[in-house]
Formats: sequence, structure tokens, C-alpha cells
Amino acid sequence: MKPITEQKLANKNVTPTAMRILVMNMLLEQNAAISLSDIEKSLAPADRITIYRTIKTFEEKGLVHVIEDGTGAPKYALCLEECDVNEHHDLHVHFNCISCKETFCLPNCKIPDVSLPVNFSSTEMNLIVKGICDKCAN
Amino acid sequence: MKPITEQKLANKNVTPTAMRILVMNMLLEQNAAISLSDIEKSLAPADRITIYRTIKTFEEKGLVHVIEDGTGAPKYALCLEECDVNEHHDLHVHFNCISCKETFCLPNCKIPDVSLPVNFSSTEMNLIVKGICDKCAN
DNA sequence: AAAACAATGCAATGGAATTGCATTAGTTGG
DNA sequence: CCAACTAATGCAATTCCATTGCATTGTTTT
Repeated sequence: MKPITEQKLANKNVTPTAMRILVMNMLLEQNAAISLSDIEKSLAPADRITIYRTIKTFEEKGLVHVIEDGTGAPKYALCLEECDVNEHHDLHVHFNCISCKETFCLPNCKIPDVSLPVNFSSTEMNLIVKGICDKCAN
Repeated sequence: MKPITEQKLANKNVTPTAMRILVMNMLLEQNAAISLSDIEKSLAPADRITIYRTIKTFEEKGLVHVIEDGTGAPKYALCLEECDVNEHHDLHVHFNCISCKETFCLPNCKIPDVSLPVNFSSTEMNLIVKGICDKCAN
């Protein structure tokens, strides 16, 4: 087993159970954000509800962040280390390829400043770009 | 009845039935984006499926656009006139207030340019800002 | 008026999120 | 080491919403 897996769980005070290690390992292997049903299929015949609660736990503990990419199904991806329960720092752009349907985090792509109207204040921003990714570009 | 209602429908070749006029009127009265269940409640006891299909039609014809604001339920708001079936021009920012839970379009707030990685191209962008709106700011 | 097409309403399906509860595992105090 | 407690799991069941099928109604065209 990868030591990094247990390390990540321990860092956020998540007790490393078998299921959590499986899910975390799977997340570590991805370069795209994945949906709950992706995890279910990959980890079959593991219990769906347990996977659901595992992801919820990860989310609450700041291990993963949710990406609403407009496809209906929420996608999940590992957070950066700096994230914690109260504040997510995933102010990077998420890219949804309309060809391969995959959703990627673009960590090097920061969301530019937006000038909100007077008396509006922001706590969080999510920018989803749809288009064609590099692999699908011909 | 407001002449603008039928005008808007006619502009996009949508035949103005009773239900469509009701829904369109409701959309015209909003200053926030609304969900399907909002419409259902407001127009009760009108048939839910008909409302659903009405919104779908509006969406296809470029009358409304969908906003995935991360609350799970898609919200709908009227498009600008320039929108059509194939291309939506709603590249403005959507703001979801975490206090009053309302979602607004900020038409004067354009999405800044984002420099994507090499070989990525974009066809659409959605920026959701979460925070406190002017009404909820104290 | 008849035919053709569009819109509607009801029923039914399907998928996914969520909760309740009993069982199992893992931890702590005696 | 055992008992008590807490956390995690697995199964069943529920709920909610999107979506589709189909028969009926309304509208337009010829």
C-alpha cells in the first residue's frame, strides 16, 4: 500500500479504514475528476452507500472537493494540502471536455479577479470552462 | 396580459400557449433565477411535467438559460435577446447568496479571460460566485 | 370538415441522494 | 483481558427529481 495514502488520511484526522484507503488510492490514480458512480463501478462490488459516506467524510474533512460541472452528476477530486474543513482553496479552473466528457482540474489556471457590484462579497468562486481538451484536439 | 410576453415567445418561434405564457410571465417577474419546483409551487396545481417540458422548450429555443449554482437544483433565468438555440451568450457571472440562497445573474459582470493550457479550447464558460448579496449585507 | 401536427396531462419508469437501523470493528477504561 | 463505548459498515427503505410513453386535447392547414 502506498504510504502517501495513509498519510493523507492521517493529516486530516480521518481514520484509515479499508474502504477509505481503497477510495483514496483510486482518487490518487486519477488525473480527472470522477463521479460517485465511477467509483462504484471501479470498486464493485463494494457497498454503494459506504462509498457515498466515505466521499462525504472526505469532503467534510477537506480531502476532496466537489465539482459541479454542469453534467448533472457531481464530480470529486483531491484537494490541495492547504484545504481544510472550513475553507477550500480550490480556486482553480475546472475544465469539462465536451468530447471525452472528462472533467479536469487546472491548478495552474487561477480564476481572475471579478469586480462584483457594490455590497456584494464573495467567499467562493467556481469557474467551469467547457470545450475541447488537449487529448481530443486534433 | 403583457404584450412583451407574447412578443418574447414569438421572437423565438415558440407558440404562445396558456402554460407557456404563465411560465414566461413568472420568469419576467423574477429578479433571481428560479428552480423548477419554485415554478411548480407558484403555478400549482398546474401539471409538473408540462412545466418541465415548457422550460425544456424555452431552453432549447434560447429563451432561458440554466444555471448550475451548486445547490443541486438547476435554476433558470431569462436569456438576453441575442441568445439563440445554438449559442448562448450568457457569459456573465452568476451569484449565489449563501444567506438568502437566491441566485442572481450579474449581466454587467463579464467573465474575465482565462488563459487555458496549450491545446485546450473553450466553447462555454460558467462562473458561479458564492457569497453575500447586497440585500443580505448588513 | 378532415387530416396533420403540437401541446398537454396522467401514469410509470429510472437514477441518484439520503436516512434508519442493526451489525461489525476498533478503541478505551476498569 | 474483558466490558463498555464509539466509529464505521452494510442492507433496506425512502424520497426526490428528471425523464419517457401514451392517450387525449387543442390548433393549424388544406
